[in-house]
Amino acid sequence: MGKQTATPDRAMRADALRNREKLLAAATDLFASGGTDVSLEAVAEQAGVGIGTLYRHFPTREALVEAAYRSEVESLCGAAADLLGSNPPSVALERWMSRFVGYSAAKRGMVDALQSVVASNSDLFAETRRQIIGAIDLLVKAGVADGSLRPDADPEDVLHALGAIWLLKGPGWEKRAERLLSLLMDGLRYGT
Amino acid sequence: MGKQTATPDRAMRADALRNREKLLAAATDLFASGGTDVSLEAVAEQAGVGIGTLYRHFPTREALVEAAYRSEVESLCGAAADLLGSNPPSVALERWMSRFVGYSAAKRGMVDALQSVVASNSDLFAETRRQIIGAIDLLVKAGVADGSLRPDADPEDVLHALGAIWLLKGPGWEKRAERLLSLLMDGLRYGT
DNA sequence: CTAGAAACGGAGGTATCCTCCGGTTGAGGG
DNA sequence: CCCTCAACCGGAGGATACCTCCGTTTCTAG
Repeated sequence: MGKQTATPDRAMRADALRNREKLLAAATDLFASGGTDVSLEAVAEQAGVGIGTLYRHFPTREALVEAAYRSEVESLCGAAADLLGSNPPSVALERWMSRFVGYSAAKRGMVDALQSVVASNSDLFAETRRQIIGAIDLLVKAGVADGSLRPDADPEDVLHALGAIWLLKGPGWEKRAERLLSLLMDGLRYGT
Repeated sequence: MGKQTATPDRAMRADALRNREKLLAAATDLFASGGTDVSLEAVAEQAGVGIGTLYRHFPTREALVEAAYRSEVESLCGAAADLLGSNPPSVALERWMSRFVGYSAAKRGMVDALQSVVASNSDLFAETRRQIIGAIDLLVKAGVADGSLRPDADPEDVLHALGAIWLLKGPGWEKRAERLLSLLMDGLRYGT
């Protein structure tokens, strides 16, 4: 695991890294819209690399799905700090949650892909969950510190609620998700 | 739905029915050992029919999986009456449960196959569940009538317990399942 | 027994998978 | 700046699976 994310022996060659990024971007893009049953050839093409390159970086379809998922989670969690840098904490939290919901809702195609991956790699779930909890914690703590959020706000609860909102389907889910999010924010704010 | 199980307009031709059975048998067999990712060509071959025949009977892979599942459930539920015919009720129930667990455990490969089917056809779940509850009810009622089972034994509870036992995995699950089953039976017998 | 409707079988066009290896490119040393 | 070679790239191609289509065979009603 973490075969080419950390320094294995020497650093990766620059072009290899570039291609890896391109592949990841193409994969998240295609998985998002077309579900998991996209041909790997299509991914390679959209990335602008040969199919051989794809297979070198990600020997199996599973490896690609997992890596794409990881990179999504990472970027989402990274956004928490950014948002905190340019917004008051409670606004940052609200925006982040909205992003969380919209983001993964748009990419619902990945959900079924993930089920099979998670089944064969249970670390993945725990690990990424921890990352997300970390991001929420960062936001919540900042809000509590500046007094805009109630002091007993719990990151686990927030994630739980987000998970529920994220499961929304059917027509008009976007409006409903928005309403539920603002409801959740109201609940989190200081002084009910 | 139920396209060729009930009389559509006229009865099915004899050879068509035979081939249907052969395909179903081959499918349950292969799905059981190899999971859902078996080539449909292999199913047709094991059934001793051409690939065209398979596709005529089951236009999609899903249709085949669903039909195979239905036929399994049916045979399992049919066994309840048979067992009752040749055993005292409480023994019949015990044997039936043991069959339920062993049976579907051997065919765990079908579980993942079913997940996708159930997702797109939620009737299937409710329907087969009703069938199974019916079979359990038959056995339990007989046991209550002859006094070997406690009068408040509830089919839903029994299914629930079976479900839990059925989830067992890992080494030695067979022994454990056996112990749990006899534990369950003790609980169901009259006069704790 | 016969006619025609129903079912059969499998060849074959298409899509995807994945490997393999000749060619290309980046990075450190001269 | 150039050279060298190890690392990396690309895509042709063999293998497998999907699914359709239609000539042939088999059933069954009359």
